[in-house]
Amino acid sequence: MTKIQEAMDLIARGADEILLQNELRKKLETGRPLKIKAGFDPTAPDLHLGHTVLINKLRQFQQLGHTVVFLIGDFTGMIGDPSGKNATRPPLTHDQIKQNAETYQQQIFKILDPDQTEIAFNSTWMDKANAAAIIRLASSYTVARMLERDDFNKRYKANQPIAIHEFLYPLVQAYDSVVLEADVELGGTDQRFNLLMGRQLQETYGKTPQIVLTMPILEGLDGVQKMSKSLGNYIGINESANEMFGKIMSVSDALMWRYFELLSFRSLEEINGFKLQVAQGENPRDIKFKLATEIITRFHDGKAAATAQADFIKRFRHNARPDDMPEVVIKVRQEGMSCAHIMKAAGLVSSTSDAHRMAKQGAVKIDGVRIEDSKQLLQAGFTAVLQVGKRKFASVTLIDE
RNA sequence: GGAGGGGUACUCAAGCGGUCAACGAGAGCAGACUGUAAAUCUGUUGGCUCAGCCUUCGUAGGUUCGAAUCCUACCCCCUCCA
Repeated sequence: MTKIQEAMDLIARGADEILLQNELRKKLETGRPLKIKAGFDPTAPDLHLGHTVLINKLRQFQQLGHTVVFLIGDFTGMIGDPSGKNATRPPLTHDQIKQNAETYQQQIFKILDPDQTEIAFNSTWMDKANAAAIIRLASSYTVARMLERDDFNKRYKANQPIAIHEFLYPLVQAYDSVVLEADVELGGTDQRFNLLMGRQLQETYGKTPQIVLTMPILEGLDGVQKMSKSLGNYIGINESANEMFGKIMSVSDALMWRYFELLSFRSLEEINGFKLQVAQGENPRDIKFKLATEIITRFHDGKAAATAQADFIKRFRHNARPDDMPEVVIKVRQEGMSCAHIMKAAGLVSSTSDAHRMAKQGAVKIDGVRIEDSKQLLQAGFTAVLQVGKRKFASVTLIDE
């Protein structure tokens, strides 16, 4: 097997689609470092595992000696994500974007090699584009073709509004590829249309079209919708080892295999071996431990992973409390404070009404003892562990005002 | 510019003068059962000084003892015609 073939195989692993394979081969055969482009929104600097599917792939390109261009779409960010919602979103200030970009870097360099990474902002060239340039850009594509894009199509058919400026989003993204002279652009499968537009536009502007590589979209903890911050079904890469462990363990068995496929660096043979073990009666929970350990080791370290696992077992198999929980000190008046208010003050519930509901449902425990009456008053000097549901704990101490 | 349809809680979607904090479904949360899995059953899902009270049905006014429901104006969305 040639070196080129090995590279092709590595690149193809886990990828949804590569367009066009033989063009990619030709580019690889030139032997020069290729420019690998991937765009990110400047508004959500908290990266989660869903993003890492793509970033892992970028890392592989780096291992093959290529350069990654990490494009922050600060200009396109003004257009907003044309996914139906958030059509109008307040534009970010330059300072915010800069700050977000820095947060990005902190996070991506847990995976990427900084020496082989360039950070770019598309405002660099788009801010200079005048109206004439925008018109030229807009003239390079037709409404009919734009409406081929799945989400536009659906919205159009469902009588949902589509603002004109949303059409600019794919155009600008494609134009970025023209300016950067990208050799390859990576994106989720939902980016297929935009990525392909990059190819087309590069040709229009007399450049060599980029290779398009799409990665599958990682489902969130619910196993249905894609992992995203706004849906709250994500595992952030900056989360603590304990939180990560808990979240991975709460994933369904079916979804666990998907996570293995897209997030694990293990060989496919090894993963198939796990499946066989489960088929033979192994508890899937124990296989899930391996997944959790691998991922936490990547973003923290092996020790943290081991501690998290031990903590997890202690907490859920033996019903013990977690070792680390928020410590809350609350000032109370002489007559005391009701349980409901203390729960709210400790951040365990969103409102006192919620606190009353939780208590009614038997979700509230003080030092492990279930309480029903959320109105009972507690005085200064009281100190105990409050628990709401299975996951929320706080160590609460009341002091005099 | 003209004609018609529509804006209800996280989402979808009933309600069309009082019994509406608002049917139902999805989703979420909690309890039981478990492997913090799935499935299932039960409860719950605006706020508060919580057997009571307060604020919500595009926005602002009005009619009425009483409005999500009727009237007026305005804003927004969709369709057809131009």
